[in-house]
Amino acid sequence: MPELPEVEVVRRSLLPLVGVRLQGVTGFPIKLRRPLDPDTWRRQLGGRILEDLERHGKYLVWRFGSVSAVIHLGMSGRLLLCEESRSPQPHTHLILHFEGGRAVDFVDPRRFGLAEVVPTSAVPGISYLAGLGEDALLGDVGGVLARALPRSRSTVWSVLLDQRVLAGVGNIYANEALARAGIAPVRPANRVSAAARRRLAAEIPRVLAEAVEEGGTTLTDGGFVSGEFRSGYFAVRLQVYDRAGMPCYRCGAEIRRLRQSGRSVYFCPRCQR
DNA sequence: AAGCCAACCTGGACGC
DNA sequence: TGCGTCCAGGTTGGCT
Repeated sequence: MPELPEVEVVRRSLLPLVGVRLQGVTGFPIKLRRPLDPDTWRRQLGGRILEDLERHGKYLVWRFGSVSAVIHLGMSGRLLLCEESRSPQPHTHLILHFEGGRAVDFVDPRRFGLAEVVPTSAVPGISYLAGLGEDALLGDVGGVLARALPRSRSTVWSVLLDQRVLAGVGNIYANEALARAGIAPVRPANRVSAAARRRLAAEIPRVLAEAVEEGGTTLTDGGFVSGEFRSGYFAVRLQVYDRAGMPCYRCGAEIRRLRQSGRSVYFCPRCQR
């Protein structure tokens, strides 16, 4: 569910907690991408002040002095800023109790998410963070693509989804950036022209920034909400994603969907080459 | 060794 | 109403 814009929207909605003391942590041990142990969270983080909340690609890093927490939302994760008086929704695995009567509920029905505590000094070395490529919103996307595309024999779509190349792009925004750049998702990466590559490099941060402005993408299933429970409004701006069979806004041709390594890719067969 | 693909989960939408 | 099937915003590990 959450790609870079959604994670950034969540991060911004939680920023009011920076400078606030974490009083305690509750939850039940459960297996996510890795085992989650709320007791460790309470022991390591209880009583500490949240000093910073950073985003690395789709990961959120919460810095509490010498100890940090890393959270990834997977497909269905939510971080909800709540009053202590609420009743937690189903699949709430972890609750961070902050001073002032506010809490953050980590909810993740599908349990593809990640939530773990690590020494702050170890954060740069964590394999899944160290392996991330440049940030797709803030990094040198042009330089990254100039290096990565010519030497990859897989599709340009699959290169965009590779977090080791560019951190933060997921399926929705990969499809959308390719649509805006007029590039067919299944085109071999090493056969994308320099001109097309430059268009793509420009469209990636552009589409991500627009999505952040709109509060992220909430599909019709209502999956994504910010920390303040707000839906995002970028879905109405999607040109191809989830629009199979509908007309291309630019040329009227039918948007097509095909399966690529188990996932759906959407494109306009006329506008995208 | 890059690049596929199944597996990890639950829930919602759909068809019969 | 219910049951089966397919689908989903991500990542990993095991294979070729």
